[in-house]
Amino acid sequence: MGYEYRMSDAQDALFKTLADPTRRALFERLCREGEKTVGALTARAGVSQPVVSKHLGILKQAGLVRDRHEGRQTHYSAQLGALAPLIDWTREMAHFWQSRFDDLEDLLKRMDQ
Amino acid sequence: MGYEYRMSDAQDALFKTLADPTRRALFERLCREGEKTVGALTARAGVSQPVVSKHLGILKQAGLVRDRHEGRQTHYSAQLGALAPLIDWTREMAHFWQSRFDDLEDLLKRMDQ
DNA sequence: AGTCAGCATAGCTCATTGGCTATGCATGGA
DNA sequence: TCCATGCATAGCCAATGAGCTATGCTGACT
Repeated sequence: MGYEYRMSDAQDALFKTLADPTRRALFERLCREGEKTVGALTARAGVSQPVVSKHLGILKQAGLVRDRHEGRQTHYSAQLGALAPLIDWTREMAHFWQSRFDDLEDLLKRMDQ
Repeated sequence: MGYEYRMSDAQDALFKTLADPTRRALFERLCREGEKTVGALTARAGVSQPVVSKHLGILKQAGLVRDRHEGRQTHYSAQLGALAPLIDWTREMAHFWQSRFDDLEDLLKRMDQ
């Protein structure tokens, strides 16, 4: 066993990963402009190359990007599917909220009779 | 001027606020179970009352909750609408991704002729 | 008036983390 | 073979932040 995979862990990793502005900017660029090398990303990131590499590593670990090696450069691209847990979470919150609202409506309706 | 309101600031605040598990748990409880007092929230939060108050303050500042004073207790409730910027952001990322995909399809289609 | 209860604030500590420079490692070209 | 280039890793530092205890403040009850 050892492993027990909880859904909230995925959400936690996503929120934590996207909480940093530099990291979110990198991910946004990859979403907007498609695949890019580390050098190209560094050029307009406003931080040093090692920092960019580090952030890309964290994004990769969260499943938000994937890398492809070609000679001595590494190409990164966004993995949009990784956002699913985040979308699910918001949907879930909205659902709970709506449910309570419906319950209240039900109650009021029954009280009305 | 001093003030210039950027959209990304709202996203930043949301991501940062929801990145903390304790805070997210508090918000989730308010979504699931509706309005609760600080005492009720503290009872099952696993952290001390001052910590809960602090987190609620941060959630409030991000617009995710609102408070209502009644006697000597404070009732907090979730403000689901505050999640809008987060939903918009994910939609935007998905859109960019899809656009590039469409462009590629267009290109292939034109090459095919 | 005095006391307790509920919540907020203050002040502290420790762990985390985002940034840097320096360096390592592999690839491509002369 | 030797050097340059592209990226990753290591090690450090300063800032941030989440937790705690102690205390302050206000409302309720006797």
